[in-house]
Amino acid sequence: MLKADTAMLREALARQGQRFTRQRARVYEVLCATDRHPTAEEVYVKVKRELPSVSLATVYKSLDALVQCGLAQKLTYGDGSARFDANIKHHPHLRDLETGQVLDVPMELADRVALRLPDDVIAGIQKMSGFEVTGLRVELVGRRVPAGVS
Amino acid sequence: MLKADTAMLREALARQGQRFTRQRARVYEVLCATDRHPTAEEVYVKVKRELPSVSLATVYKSLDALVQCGLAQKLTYGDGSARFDANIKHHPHLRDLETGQVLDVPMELADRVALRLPDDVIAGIQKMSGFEVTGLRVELVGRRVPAGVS
DNA sequence: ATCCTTGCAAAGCATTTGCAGTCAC
DNA sequence: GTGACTGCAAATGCTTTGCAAGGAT
Repeated sequence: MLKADTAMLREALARQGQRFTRQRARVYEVLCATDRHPTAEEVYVKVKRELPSVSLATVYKSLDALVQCGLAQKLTYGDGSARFDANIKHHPHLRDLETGQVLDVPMELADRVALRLPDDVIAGIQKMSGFEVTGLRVELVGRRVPAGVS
Repeated sequence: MLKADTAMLREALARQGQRFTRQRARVYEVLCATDRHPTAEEVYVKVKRELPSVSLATVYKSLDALVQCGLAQKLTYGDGSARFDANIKHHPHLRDLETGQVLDVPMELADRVALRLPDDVIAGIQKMSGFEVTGLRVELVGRRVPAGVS
């Protein structure tokens, strides 16, 4: 649900020695226009509406370029396909175990799903296991109940 | 690092109408004997030492049976392979983005990596998005730094 | 003009499936 | 004896790759 900023995309690509193309612009627009965290296939279907000759491989490559530029994140799960999110700020996700769909915790509640991770714990982890923490992932798993059903 | 309880395995399988076999027993032993969260392939290699005729497909099926019995959990990631863990209690993981390896947050610190998830937030999520939360996943991602290197 | 990107088809890889023979109960 | 399990090979599904033609700078 973000606004796709074309100029920003162009700059971000240039910064990595990559080129601005029709295909990448459309992929980025599609990704910004939804909060459904689509799969590559789902992005492909939408991009194809405006760019009928696009190939799935190009969509994969474009999504990869966006991730490299820091304009998208890839959410990987083993079951089924990876999902992509133009919201690069860390936020908690809800994952439906039955359909594989991923959605966001409603904005109003997202702040209240917080991971307590004191600095000294990060330091302790690094000291004890040599592991440098650079990011985190918080996910609530369950199932989506059809509206109106308990 | 748990003790593989054969009798428990036998009962857990029976409860689901499944049978106790040499292969399943070995798979369970291998899984209990490590805290490295091995992939199916890694389990296969170890089981094959004692049961040379075992097939990879059988290891997959056995791991699946363990998960169904509630004696193991499957940790899925999109990059590379799924990993399996005989520790079914929820606990935070460390994931190395470079090698894909998964390890546990050291026991002494695990309690201090806690997700704040009040009941009313769970209720709010269910009300607002129809999503019933049944589990959660907390993961610290980063990289493992070779010992002695900052 | 350079060299990055596209679109196609083929390859790759983890995982699953179909099936005949075997084994647990 | 019955029905579940094994091991093999083939199939599946997502993703990546090689490459010639096309496009961005």
